[in-house]
Amino acid sequence: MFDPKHEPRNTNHETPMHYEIRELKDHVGEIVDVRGWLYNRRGSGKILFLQVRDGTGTVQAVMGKNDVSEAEFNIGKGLGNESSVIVTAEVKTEPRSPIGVELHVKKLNVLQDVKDYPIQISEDVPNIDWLLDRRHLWVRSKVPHAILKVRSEVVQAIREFYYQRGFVLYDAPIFTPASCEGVSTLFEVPYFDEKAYLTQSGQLYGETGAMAFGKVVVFGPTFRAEKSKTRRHLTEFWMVEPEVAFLELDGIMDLAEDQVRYVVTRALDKCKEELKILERDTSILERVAERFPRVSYGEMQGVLQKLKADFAASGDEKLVKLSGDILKNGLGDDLGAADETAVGIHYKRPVMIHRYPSEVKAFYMKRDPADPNFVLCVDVIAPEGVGEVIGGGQRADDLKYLEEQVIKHKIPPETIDWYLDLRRFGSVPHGGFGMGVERCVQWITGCEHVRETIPFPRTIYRTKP
RNA sequence: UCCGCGGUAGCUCAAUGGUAGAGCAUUCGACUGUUAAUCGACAGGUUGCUGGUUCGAGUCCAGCCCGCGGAGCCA
Repeated sequence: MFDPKHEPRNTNHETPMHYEIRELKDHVGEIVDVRGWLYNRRGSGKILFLQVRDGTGTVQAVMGKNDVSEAEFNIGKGLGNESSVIVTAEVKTEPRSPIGVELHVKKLNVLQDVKDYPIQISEDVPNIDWLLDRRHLWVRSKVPHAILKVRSEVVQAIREFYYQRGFVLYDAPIFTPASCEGVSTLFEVPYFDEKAYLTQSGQLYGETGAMAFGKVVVFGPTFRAEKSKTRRHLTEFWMVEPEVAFLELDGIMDLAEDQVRYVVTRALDKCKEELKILERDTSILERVAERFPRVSYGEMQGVLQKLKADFAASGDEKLVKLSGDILKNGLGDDLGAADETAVGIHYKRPVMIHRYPSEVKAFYMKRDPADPNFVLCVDVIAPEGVGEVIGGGQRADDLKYLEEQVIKHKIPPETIDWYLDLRRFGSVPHGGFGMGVERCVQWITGCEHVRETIPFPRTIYRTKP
């Protein structure tokens, strides 16, 4: 019978069975093949310790001088890091091993003996730019490997969260006719005899899906030609964008909170090993179990004023410095990076800030009936300096209002008319949000740079490798 | 675009204006229980570029190039 857990295998029992390193603990006493790459080598004149990794783990293969032929021993002695090998060995219990077992080599088959592998084994990340130039090799190293495993789990958790709730996966196009939000910079690409633009959000398309399916989720890459040079920005990143018909702001906040809680909890549960390798202090992550504070923009101004005063008087050099930048943008304006950092320090868990002034938000946001100077939007701010991981809200559903907004924001009517059709033919209250996958992974892993959370980061100065 | 920091061996960093240095990695050697092994040895350089001051510049000055961090904008 087909077993989805296992790759097709050699079933010829005259040769040893191949196992992944993570499975070895279940095969003590068997002679097995392990296929992989030499992570590191230690040894003496008469015994060699080969650290072999295969992507599922690392195991130590012990090679005594009398266990193999002299030729094989000498080859093993000279093997360079990242040499590709197939080791035939007996699996033995070993209390000193981190995975509980080690291999006693019977036969060493070298596929390629590598010399001068450029990346050395090191746990610090001294020169990220140098390593990113070698990203195609760096992904083999422990730390990037662990981060990308977490990313994989996060993406899987997101997909399952929405699938379980009956959302339809609804793919938005990458080539788009023009700006979705009108303000941010777009990548322009030639498209036969015309110009097209790479998408900076699938949201407007998501809204069409909400009217067709009720609940949809757009999940794909997004492109922003902003010349940002910070540890939170990429020019190409992945975004998950749910969009739901008949959902109003409180429901949107419930959905965002549930989703963040689900993804973080799942990563904590499934990525214990990886988070240990990353030396991640998970205490703040565990606080996602609590309710996320929901604070309006207006209330937050007061909180920030108090934090500014408290930090300035704290005597803590870092907090005093931060206090100088709090509310730097002034009342009525968007929050700055320092404000988000302060919010994180204060609440120590994700915080939802809702009802921003309409001027600082996009044209399609619905006005708050209680005070039309504000819109029914919500940002989720992650603590520990990561900042905004989610932005979203309730969409304007009134045709006349949207038509005014289109004129006010100087959006070419012919590029947006199809969107206005959604308000002509059965308009309903609806909304959703977008979550940046990389920022979410950045928070979970505690990464300094968002660049480390995607296999091949694209930034203003990097399109290689 | 603006502000700040930086560029010395493959990597991380030293070097009052006076012979260009160390640790790690590489290469070679020693060791039968190492976990980023340890110990010993060899090798490794147009000090980002151009010009200037000086008897003498990695160091001081001017210009340029490149990189990083932050702001703005955003997820």
